[in-house]
Amino acid sequence: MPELAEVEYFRKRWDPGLGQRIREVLVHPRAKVFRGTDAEALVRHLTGATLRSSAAAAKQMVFRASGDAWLGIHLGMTGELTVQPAGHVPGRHDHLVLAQDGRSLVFSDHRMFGRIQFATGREPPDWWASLAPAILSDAFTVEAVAAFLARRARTPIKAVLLMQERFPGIGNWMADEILWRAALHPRRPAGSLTPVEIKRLHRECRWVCSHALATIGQTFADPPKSWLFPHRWEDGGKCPRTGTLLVREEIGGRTTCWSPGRQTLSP
DNA sequence: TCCTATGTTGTATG
DNA sequence: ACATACAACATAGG
Repeated sequence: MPELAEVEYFRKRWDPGLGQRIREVLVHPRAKVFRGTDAEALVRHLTGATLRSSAAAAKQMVFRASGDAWLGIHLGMTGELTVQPAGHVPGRHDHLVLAQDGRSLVFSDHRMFGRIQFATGREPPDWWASLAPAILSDAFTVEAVAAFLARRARTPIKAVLLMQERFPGIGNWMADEILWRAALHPRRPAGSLTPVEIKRLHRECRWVCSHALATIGQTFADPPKSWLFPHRWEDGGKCPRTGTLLVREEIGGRTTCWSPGRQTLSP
């Protein structure tokens, strides 16, 4: 499920646990979501610690706890965070449970493309510190986008939008939404976009991020019917702007939806 | 049975 | 070294 806005929504779900002590930590230490992470150290440091704060950037979340602990969570394709009643018994897909007095904070992920990271220290760990500048930050400039597209000149623009090192937090549906709004065919080689088109792309990146955060990021509510979003998966779905039948094809290994009435291969 | 899935990463090739 | 394409990861649900 999770792209920028969904990640922000899931982050907030654990808010009831902030400022509260972690009494017990339950893990499936052999689960793939712990790949590259010392699950034992995580349990040792977080048991008895107080959960202090949380933040989300791109598709990454960080939860900070007393003892300079940094708990990182990436939801992958199917990860989610929930709050369960105290004493929750972990199910097969509940790979991390932070048991507190009044509740259990649960991370579950059946497909296990997600990831749990852990570090201690004053300085933020690399997986948090080295994320690309947010699309809604000042560092996300038209010039930076143009330079990036120039280097990926032969790659379809759809695939380029999924590259986290320049478009942090963008995933499959957001990329399609952005291209639809910018009226750009997803198969256009990144290097073929005109300066005007790059400007449009840049603007729609920001627009989709901010509006997705305002809707999905707050309440998980579906965006309105005026977006591509609610139509993209339905068979016989129609473009909300042109009324033409939407098309779905695989581009860059991902199913891509666009409106042929609006998005054409020539500039 | 077969297909798809809102993600990343390792590997092969140019 | 860099850009590009694609299989692999693991599981559920239609």
